[in-house]
Amino acid sequence: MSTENKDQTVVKPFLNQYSCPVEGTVDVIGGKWKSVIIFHLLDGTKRFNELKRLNSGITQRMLTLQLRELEADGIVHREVYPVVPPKVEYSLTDFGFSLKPIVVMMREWGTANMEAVLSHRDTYQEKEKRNG
Amino acid sequence: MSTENKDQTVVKPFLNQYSCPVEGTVDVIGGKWKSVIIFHLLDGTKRFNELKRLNSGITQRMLTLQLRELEADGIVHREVYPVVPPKVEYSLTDFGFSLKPIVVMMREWGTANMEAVLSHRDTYQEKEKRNG
DNA sequence: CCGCATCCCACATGATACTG
DNA sequence: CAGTATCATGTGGGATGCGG
Repeated sequence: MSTENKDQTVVKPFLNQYSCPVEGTVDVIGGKWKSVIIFHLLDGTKRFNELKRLNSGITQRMLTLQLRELEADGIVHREVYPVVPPKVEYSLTDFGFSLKPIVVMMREWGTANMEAVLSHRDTYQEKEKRNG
Repeated sequence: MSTENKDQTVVKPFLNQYSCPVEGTVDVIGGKWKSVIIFHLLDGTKRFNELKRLNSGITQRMLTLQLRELEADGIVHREVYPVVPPKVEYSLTDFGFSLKPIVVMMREWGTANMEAVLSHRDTYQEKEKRNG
């Protein structure tokens, strides 16, 4: 029972939940797949398996989970058609489209700069190896 | 040993590593803290403990790890002063500053829309509860 | 002051099989 | 086709203590 700062209260000034608005946005489009999913929905409605193909490597399970979270946040609309075989279409809501500038910019940055990133990474790892 | 599609090769057309440039950008600024760290470095050099205070809730361990990754990717510069007590300063590289538009936009989006997000979330959870 | 080492747990993510 | 269910694993993240 020291008098040290164990009792530091973590302050979450932004909506009593985040320390900064940036953190909130990360909570919505963060995760490994969400921004890619949003990007692919920018050019229109897609079916579940279409999205699966477009996100090369994602599993059904993860796609389902991420889409559900995006739906919960009001970003994505899920339309179920009661037919056989099943048909479910996903599209961006108007609210979801407000993320377009961010996602588009992320794509542009990736296109322009990822080669440099990978090169930096290699250099850094070489250095690590030399220094042990 | 079926003839099913176990051998589906996951295609990574973007730099043989990502299925899409957006995925690459996520790899750089994704994670719970990176974009917030970058945001706080936009207005200048900061010391380790300064960043710790600004990212309310982050632990030393995580801050260290995230800064190392940003350094490896060429986004952040780490300047160590061989003095006692130790002094380490972190700043954005020129390359890191190229992320400014994205991070700034994430902050603006968060500021403008997180209240709506939280409201959507509440509504969705209510609906979940009713439907079981 | 900065940050590494260690241990540990929770959760995000993943692989696989099964179903309306 | 569009999921669930189940089990496995990796990584994020926290607590604590040590070291330059």
